Amino acid sequence: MGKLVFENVSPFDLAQTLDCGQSFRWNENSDGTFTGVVKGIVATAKYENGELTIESGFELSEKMWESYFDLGLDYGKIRDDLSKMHPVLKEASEYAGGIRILNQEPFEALITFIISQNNNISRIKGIVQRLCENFGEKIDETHYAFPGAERLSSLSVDDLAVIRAGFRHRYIIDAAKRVHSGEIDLSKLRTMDYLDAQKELMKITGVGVKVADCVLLYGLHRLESFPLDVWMKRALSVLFEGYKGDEFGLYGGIAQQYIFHYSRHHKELFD
DNA sequence: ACCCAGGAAATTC
DNA sequence: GAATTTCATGGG
Repeated sequence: MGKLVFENVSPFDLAQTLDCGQSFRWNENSDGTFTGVVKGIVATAKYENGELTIESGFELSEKMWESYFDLGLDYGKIRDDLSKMHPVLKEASEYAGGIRILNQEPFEALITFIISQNNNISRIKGIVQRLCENFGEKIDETHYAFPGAERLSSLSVDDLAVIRAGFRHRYIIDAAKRVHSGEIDLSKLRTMDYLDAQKELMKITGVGVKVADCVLLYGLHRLESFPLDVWMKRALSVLFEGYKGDEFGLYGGIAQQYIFHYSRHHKELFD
């Protein structure tokens, strides 16, 4: 029913963007397209010859999808600027330069990055899928919406056993309760002073600096955020000796994602 | 069988 | 206060 075509989208790479560990809700089809669920809508994304096409059985909001894929930002310019900062960042920018920072829903980013802690990406995807299948609204035969804070806040630790996320169950419930009660207003984090926003998120049990940074980057589009996970710490110590991660400026989050993707695909650098 | 994962809380020193 | 241990689960 709905179809959107965005022309002259460049630089851009679907696989890099949707399979780089920022979202866990997209799956690649055999023809290279990706199908995922965003805001309760199932959609398939295709990219060829600079054209990004989104198709769905639902009506599609152009504004929403343009924002979701961050099409309004000049990534070519940002990539050039970042490339001047460090030779390895230049190399990573060229290798992973098709990545865009998605505009995901804040609550979804919060819950999925709580799940991500001390976990690996393929298992995170499985847990997130079980979370949606068990507690999200059914959209079609195989797809479910991401459950909202109200639904998750009503669950017990035992209810969540089916998703097999272990010790993170109580963290998920704590986060949902604080958001649902209004104690934490995620929308305010978009404009709040960065460290205050980080501190606000860290009121949640199970949210430390790294998860807070991911929520701010992927859920609230705070592009200055520079999440430091085990991969990034390793990358900084081996490839960026002396760097702490706070020297990449307003678009540090994009630099971080280039380095993360580059490092995960060059494991031999860290033997 | 073993090691580790897009960490953070709990405990111990 | 800083360093270490524990937490639940399963992918590779």
